[in-house]
Parts: sequence; C-alpha cells; structure tokens
Amino acid sequence: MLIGEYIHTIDEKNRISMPVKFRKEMGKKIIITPGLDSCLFIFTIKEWIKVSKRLSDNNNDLSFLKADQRSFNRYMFGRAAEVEIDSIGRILIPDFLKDRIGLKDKAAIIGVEDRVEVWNDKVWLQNQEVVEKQAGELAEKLGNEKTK
Amino acid sequence: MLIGEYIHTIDEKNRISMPVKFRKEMGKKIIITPGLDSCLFIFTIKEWIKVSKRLSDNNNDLSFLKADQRSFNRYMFGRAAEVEIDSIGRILIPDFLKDRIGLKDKAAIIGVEDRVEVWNDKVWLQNQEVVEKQAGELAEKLGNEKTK
DNA sequence: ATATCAAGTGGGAAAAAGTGGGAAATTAAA
DNA sequence: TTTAATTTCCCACTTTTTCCCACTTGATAT
Repeated sequence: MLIGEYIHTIDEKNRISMPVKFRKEMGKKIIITPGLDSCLFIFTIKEWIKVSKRLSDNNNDLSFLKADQRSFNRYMFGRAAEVEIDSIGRILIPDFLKDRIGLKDKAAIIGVEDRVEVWNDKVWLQNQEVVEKQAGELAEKLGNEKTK
Repeated sequence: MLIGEYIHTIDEKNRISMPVKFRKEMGKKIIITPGLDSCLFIFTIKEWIKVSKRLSDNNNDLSFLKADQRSFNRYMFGRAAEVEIDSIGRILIPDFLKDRIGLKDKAAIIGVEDRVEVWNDKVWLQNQEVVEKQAGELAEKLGNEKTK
C-alpha cells in the first residue's frame, strides 16, 4: 500500500526521485496523468489497466453522460504519459504536466493507497490545512454512508 | 488490550520509546496516522488492514471520482506512515505528523483498547481535565444511544 | 547499603537516500 | 554533414536515517 508524505526536489533536468518506500510497488514504469484537484496522479501499470478499463466501460455505474465521459477520458488519457523510473529511482515529469499544477523546485509526493499524487509543495500544505479542519466531519459523513 | 497512560521523551532524532506493556501486542511494525482530535493514532498492522478497508470504498476502483473521498483518503493515507519498531522498542515519528499535533520533547502515549494514541503531553493533560468533568454526562449519553 | 535488573534515553559510526553535475548518446537544426 | 541542443547514463557528494552500544534512573533483591 502506498502511504505517506514526502517533500522532494525537482532538479534542473526535471527529475524527481520517488521515495524509496514506493519504488518496489511502483515497478520500472509508471503512468503519470493530470489528476483531480491541483495534482498529478501516478499509477502503477497494473492499477492503470484497472482504472482505464473502468473508465472506458460503458456499463459502469458512472452517472456521466456520454459526452461528458468523452471529455473526461480525453483529459485522463489524452494527457497521460508512460514514464520510466531510472536506475536510482527518479522520474521525469513532462513539462505540460509540470506546468498544469505549477510545479517549481519542490514537490510533495503523496501515497494515497493505490496511487501516488504529486503536488506543488505549498499547495499541498495549504490544502491539508483546510482538510484538517474538516476531517472530523468528513469522517462522520463517510462513516454514516458506509454503515447505511 | 492496550490500556494506560505513559509520558515519554522524544529525542533529537524524533524517536520515542513505546511502553514495554504495549510492545508485545504492537508487533514489529505499526502504522501511524493523523488521528481525529489533536492526537495521532497508532494501529497494529492487523488493525490497520481492518480500518483501511472500511475507509476506502472497496467495491469501487474509482473512488477517486468522489471529492469527499479524495479529501479524506489524502488525509488518512497520505499522512500515514508504516514504521518499524527498533530493537529496543522505539519508533520514529515523521516530522509532518509531529508538527500536526505540536509535539515537542514530551509525549503522552495512551492505550485505547485496540489502538495507541500520541498526544502533546500538555494538551493531553488539559484535555483530561475537561473530560474528567464531562465523563458522567458522556457515559449517560453513550449509554442511551446503545440501549435504544 | 550495595548490587542487580529492567525501562528509558542519548549519541557515534555506518549505511542509505536524495541531490547535483559531467560526459556520452541521441535527436533536432543549420 | 556538421553543429547545436536535448536526453540519458553514470558517478560523486551531501544529508538523513539506521544500527548498535552505552549511560541513567529507579525499583527490587541481597
């Protein structure tokens, strides 16, 4: 399971090292896509196959209209990139994705169960401050939904 | 069962020793997460598997499509850490969790049935004073809910 | 009173993780 | 075809983490 927060440097060559704790699970190649909220999603190949099947399956339980789904899929697939992890655990973030979330010299790399998220470090901290305050409510809310 | 209160020191390397009474039950690795209220939760691996299953939306690979779920997962998974207990019973508390609850050089380590909580020692004491006064009422209230 | 043991604390040295940069290889441009 | 630019590969440095050993304190036993 991918968990935890790491603040790493993006060097002049756009490289950023993945936390050692993630490397085994991530394997040699990963898929990096624009994510939801101001971050990027990184999936393992295995996870990406699952996700992409679900997204493209018309029989799924998404309440999207078809046109919306097309747009969403363009967003997720059209700007996804397959990226290799180099011999010492670094990846290269394509410029168009870097720009999308305003990555500069520091990034927050976050493990969220079965995906990794990449954030501008400052945006991540701000975001967590907000979530921190709501966490209690969110827990109650999700707790209720699940025990319905 | 994990019970009792211990005040331990956090050293310069962010290490804190677990009370001997907890060690057997806790095993070799634990998961430490931001808790609810101003403390951290420590789960045994076994307990964490249970908890995380409940937290993630199991029957849905695409739980990231729901905003609330994304926020909460980022909070619970993104700021969790798997930590080894060293040969003499200490754990390492990640900086991001230490900062979250304002841990300085002393922590209160509390056994709460099947999890351990970590508090800033002073916050814990204040909190206890308040709870002390409310304990009677709280008991009534919970009693009523459970016997409904 | 002294020795012994267990629990907790502190610190040095080795190992690992993360960062930076040069040179070779590849691609693009002139 | 040569030159310039970009990308890839590899090595080296720095910082952080881990591992191990030793000290302190307080309780118990001799």
